[in-house]
Amino acid sequence: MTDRPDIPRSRRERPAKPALSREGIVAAAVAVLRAEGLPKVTMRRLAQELDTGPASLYVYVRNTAELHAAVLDELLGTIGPVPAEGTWRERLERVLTAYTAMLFEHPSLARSALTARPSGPHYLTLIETLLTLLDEGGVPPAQAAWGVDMLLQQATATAAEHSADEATQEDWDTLTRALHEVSDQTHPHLAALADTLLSGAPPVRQSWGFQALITGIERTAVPD
Amino acid sequence: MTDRPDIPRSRRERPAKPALSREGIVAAAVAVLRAEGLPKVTMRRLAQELDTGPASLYVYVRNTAELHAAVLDELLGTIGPVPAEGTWRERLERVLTAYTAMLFEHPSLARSALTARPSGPHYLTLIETLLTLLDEGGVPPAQAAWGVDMLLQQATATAAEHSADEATQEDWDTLTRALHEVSDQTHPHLAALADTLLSGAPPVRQSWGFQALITGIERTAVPD
DNA sequence: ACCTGAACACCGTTCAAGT
DNA sequence: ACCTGAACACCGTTCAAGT
Repeated sequence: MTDRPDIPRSRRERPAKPALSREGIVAAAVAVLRAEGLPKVTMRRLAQELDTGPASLYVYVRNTAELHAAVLDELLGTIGPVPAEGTWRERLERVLTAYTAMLFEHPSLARSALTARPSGPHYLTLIETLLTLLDEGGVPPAQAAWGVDMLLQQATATAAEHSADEATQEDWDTLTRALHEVSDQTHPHLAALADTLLSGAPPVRQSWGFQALITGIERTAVPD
Repeated sequence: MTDRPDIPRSRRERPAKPALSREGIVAAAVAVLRAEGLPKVTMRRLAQELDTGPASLYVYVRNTAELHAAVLDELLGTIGPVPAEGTWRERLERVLTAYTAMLFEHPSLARSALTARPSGPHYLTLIETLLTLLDEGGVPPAQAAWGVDMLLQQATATAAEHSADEATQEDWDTLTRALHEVSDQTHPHLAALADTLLSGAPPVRQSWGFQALITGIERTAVPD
């Protein structure tokens, strides 16, 4: 058992600590996200993972929000292209559904995407795809541009809401109860529509929402 | 200077500590929100404000998210009725704009509203108002019910996004730069529409968004 | 039942000091 | 320039013990 005095012991014990880099940090963040969810993707936790102190990460990442945005862009890259069959409307809905499905798996990421808009390469490509499809459908460019924003916002907000944690379930129960207890004297429409307000499986409502939005975007001119 | 031994000194030093109650906690939370914003509305801070320990609050409030939802419902009560003039569309937009304006003053509240749906009395009344206006416009009830959800979601998401803190501004700058650097070879639509994507003052875009959404809701039938 | 002190198990971010 | 230890200033929530 020979010691090699030219390399300190600590350097040989583990697979060699890789140099820090933005990519490395984001990759570690994605790994932690996949394994334990976004709430665990913290500066401190990542520092631990990368065998350093939290302060070191601030050389590469401005803050936690920016880190989360980078993680989202990374995941956006996993969506992949959707089949080219069908009408532009069908393909548009398919892209949006793929986007939403990805966010449904990481609702907390959807939550953070609403605040810290991503601006990475995969996000830009997604926008390009949506613009292309709207153009194919003959939607005037200005309407398409503003519309893309709404479509992504709706998809993101829906995913953020449907985070299926316990707390959210309780919220929903509370709302259900409140809706059914409402007086038809003071809230006639609410009383009449209580069940409809809560009806529809998420995919069905989501699909209806996309169709309604697309129709509205198609038919509403942008002011000069 | 006579001591009154039947009342402990500590009880006389301050205006008399009021008994804890859900209403008292929510009222204190609203006060802190108004003075310092939602991030300061924490269990610990409220406990301090109410001269007790954080653990005591858990008798009346399930957790921080529920507290924030209660605060939102309270603020919803301050919106007040909107003038009855104009078409149903105009009045609908006015209600939604009032809702959004309130949330714009408390963007962090909008953020939390996307996750923890409120179910308080003021929220129910807001839904009733929206349903009434859609009914007046002849929108079929089922479409109105699902549509209300989308309208509120859009309003809330927009407010959440436009939180004007520093970080958000930086995000926006980053996105602007990214959009203008994009290659028109790989992203032709994006390159052509970069300016349009970013154009429009928030109130103008918001208004366009509501109109597009209302039109879509009007014209899209709910599946059986 | 209601209330509490204390503890557990964490956070983000900054800064002075080192290499 | 890059990296770091240590510190600052906080969090939410639970639990055993008290009234």
